[in-house]
Amino acid sequence: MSSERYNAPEREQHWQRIWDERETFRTSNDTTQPKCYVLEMFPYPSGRIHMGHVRNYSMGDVLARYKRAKGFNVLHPMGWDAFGMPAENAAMERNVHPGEWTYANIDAMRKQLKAMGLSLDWTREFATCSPEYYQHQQKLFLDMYAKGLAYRRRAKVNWDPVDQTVLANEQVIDGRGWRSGALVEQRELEQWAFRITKYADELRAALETLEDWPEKVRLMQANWIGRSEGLLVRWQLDGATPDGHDVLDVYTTRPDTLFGASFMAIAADHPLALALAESNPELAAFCDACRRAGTSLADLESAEKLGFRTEVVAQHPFDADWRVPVYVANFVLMDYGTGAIFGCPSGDQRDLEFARKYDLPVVPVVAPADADPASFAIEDKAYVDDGVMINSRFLNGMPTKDAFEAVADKLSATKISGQPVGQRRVNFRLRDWGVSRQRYWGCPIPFVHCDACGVVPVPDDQLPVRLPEDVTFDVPGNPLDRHPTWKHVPCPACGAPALRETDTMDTFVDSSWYFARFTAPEAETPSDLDAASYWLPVDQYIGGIEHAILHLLYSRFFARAMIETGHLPQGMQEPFAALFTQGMVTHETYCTRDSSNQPIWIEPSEVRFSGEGDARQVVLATTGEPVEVGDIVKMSKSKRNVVDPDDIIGSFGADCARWFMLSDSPPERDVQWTEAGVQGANRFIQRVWRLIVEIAASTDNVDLSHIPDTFCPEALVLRRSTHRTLHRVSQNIEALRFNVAVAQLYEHANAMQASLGQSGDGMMWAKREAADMLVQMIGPMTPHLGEECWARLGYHTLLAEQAWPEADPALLVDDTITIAVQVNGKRRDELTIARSASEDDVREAALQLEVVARALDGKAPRRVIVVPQRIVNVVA
RNA sequence: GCGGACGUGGUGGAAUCGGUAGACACACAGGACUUAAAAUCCUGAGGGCUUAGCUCGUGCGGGUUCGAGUCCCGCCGUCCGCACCA
Repeated sequence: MSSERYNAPEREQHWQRIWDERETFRTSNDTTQPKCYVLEMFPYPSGRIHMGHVRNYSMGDVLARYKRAKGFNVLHPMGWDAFGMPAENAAMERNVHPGEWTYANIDAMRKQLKAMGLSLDWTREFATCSPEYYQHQQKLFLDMYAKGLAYRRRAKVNWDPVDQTVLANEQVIDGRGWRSGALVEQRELEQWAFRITKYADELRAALETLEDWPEKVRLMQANWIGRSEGLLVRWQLDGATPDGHDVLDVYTTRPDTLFGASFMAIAADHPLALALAESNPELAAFCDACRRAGTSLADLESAEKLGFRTEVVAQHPFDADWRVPVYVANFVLMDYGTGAIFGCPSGDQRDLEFARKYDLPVVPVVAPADADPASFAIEDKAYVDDGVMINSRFLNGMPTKDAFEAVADKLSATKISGQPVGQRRVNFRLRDWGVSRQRYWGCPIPFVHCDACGVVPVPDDQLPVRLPEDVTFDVPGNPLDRHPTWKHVPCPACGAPALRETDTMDTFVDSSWYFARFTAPEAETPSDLDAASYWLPVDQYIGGIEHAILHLLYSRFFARAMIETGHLPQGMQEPFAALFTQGMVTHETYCTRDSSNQPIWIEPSEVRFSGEGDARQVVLATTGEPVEVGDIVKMSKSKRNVVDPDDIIGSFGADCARWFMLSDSPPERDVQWTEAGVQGANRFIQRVWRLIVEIAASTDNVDLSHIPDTFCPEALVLRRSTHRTLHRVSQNIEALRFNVAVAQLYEHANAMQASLGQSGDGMMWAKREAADMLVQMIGPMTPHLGEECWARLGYHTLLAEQAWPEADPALLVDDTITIAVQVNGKRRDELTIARSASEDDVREAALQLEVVARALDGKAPRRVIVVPQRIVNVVA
């Protein structure tokens, strides 16, 4: 074989230049062609790409290149999710402008991505922090406001008193601001919000149509939306009720358990609680305590159920003489349902704990179907499942579901002061999306506050509302708010001096519609309906599971909001037809210990390895000091177990990194980055190159367009391998099972290797065919190597522009097949027989086998099962 | 607590309309080439046994079936999501 080595880093630059010059991957909005929109989640411009990006974009690129070869007009764009806090943090720490920092990062990362050889249409690139993008987002916001989809509300927020900003829930760790470490306060502020709850039921119902989404993600979203069906029950209050509080509305999903009620409980923020607290300092103190506790997760886990018994009592809806006490309780949430519940201790674990603590009655009202109603009792575990009603007057003996209906019907017909006592109600866990952030580096919310006119939208012709350049980060708080001039503007309505809105939008807004912008990045409106109709929905979206809820739910909301505001076509339903969530890239961790046995993490590049298996030794490269090998975890700065893609691409090439990322591990699972794996990938790349060089040289005069009349058996074997591999690789790429496709390519390369020394009728032709098709098959995965091999095979065209070859169906099946022969279900031998053999032939042939005859010992088999082309089972 | 996923050699993993378990790769062992090494190529290999064969074997225990990694029931373990949602 040839000893010529393939110099990947050098050749890769060559081919990237050619693709660039010829604009190979530029996509036109030619709506006459079948389309395929392949999208990977666009990156935050942190400054460097990481292995997670390499994996994500390698997968998307295989699909994009494959679909292009299959004749689709492929849209495969890239951009930057460029607003966000890291830029402001950099500004504070290093005294650079967030924009300057962001654009420098984008330049660096674009260079890195280009070195990966991705088939991206870079002419469609944009950054969400550019006014060219965010002006359209402001227009969307205004149109959503006009439709009532964006609105202002007073809402509780996490307020960091040191940084003087609102924090997202994820940014609050153990009740403290993640950056400042200050105890976070709950504040009520006027905030902008999107009315995502308007679509709650639709967002949930449409999940069922997303057949090409992972079940897991659909389930997580369904749980997040949290639909429940129940009854709104109105209770007449008695006792010392404050003015205007003579009824209490309660939401319940278990109206069937109404006869087990032994108390009512309301949230500390419930209007009734607030009213009662005004004249009761003790209650006021209790409510304060509830408010303070609520937040941190650890607290909730251990929190004891606490209540404060008020003077108020409630009348049971079915019995005016039956009174239950009303408590203020720490476990009742104000923002779900009505902020008030009735407690049925026998049917709800929390209610039971509460009842035991305050000595309230525990009356079982539902018993398991097989239990004895007379002796059924509740000890320390509530019975929450379905069953049969007991101790429930007219409901007794009914299944719980029927009891639900009976109660709902009866209470709907009953009225208190003209209002029905019971109303069927569907409730959702989903809340509206608060989008106000007291940040500089985000999209300005295009509104003006005027003393006379109130909240006034910025007119379209005054868009974009640009971020000011001259801002300071030397003190905490919102730089927009303290900017000397920016916020002072005349009111667009009356012209009087007014103030700009200084909040900016949550950065999740930016990424909620970028997929639509890619279809017409130059459009003067947020979208171009023709382009959107043609390209959307995204045919395959690929990204991390960490976005299962927020980003993917927000995008689904935005698609609907954009349809409603006329920015997306009416018939559209969902933004992403198919979703794939890829696993993480992990690596071993290395550390030494400090004097108090705390780990000091060490980068992979700083350690040296020797030995293998149990004898494996890991030492510090500089000193030879032994190093502890820790867990295999996601690559992260904190554990320092990061391998820089640039290093790999620089020394082995992008194709090597791409091939490794696609090999071995199923794409949805985590992949462990290992030095050995990189070496293996590199070996394969060199091996393909040697194979192609050798075959190209020895089959120089073969003309593939003239099929020989005869093939020797070996040539037929090779051809079958070629076409079978082509068939399987095509299927596996379409199913995103890249690791299996890779394994099949290895197998085929082995077959080609075995054929190298062979000659015979049609052998040269078969080798040449195998070489051509191998190159075409590896093309989507290792595109530079593909081009290099394609050129070596004598072609002057670009592999990237070749049509995907078709497998010959006649070569996918063998004339003879080997099937297993079992005796009593255990494999004993195998049988090679003509594919066309009849069931009887197969049965006879099997019974002739020595092992079968021996097992039967002269007797007739009890049964013979023949599964054509698969297996024979002889039951002795 | 609720919901979900997963569990296969030394390792990553193949095989799921129930039909030859361990494809392919990594690591390993032996051989060829070489002065030598690297690289490359070839060969071998789930465990056990009395080794032309037999037997056990896909987390554990049952079941359905001619036949179970695959389906059903009950456990164990690992991971993920939600977290007082009435």
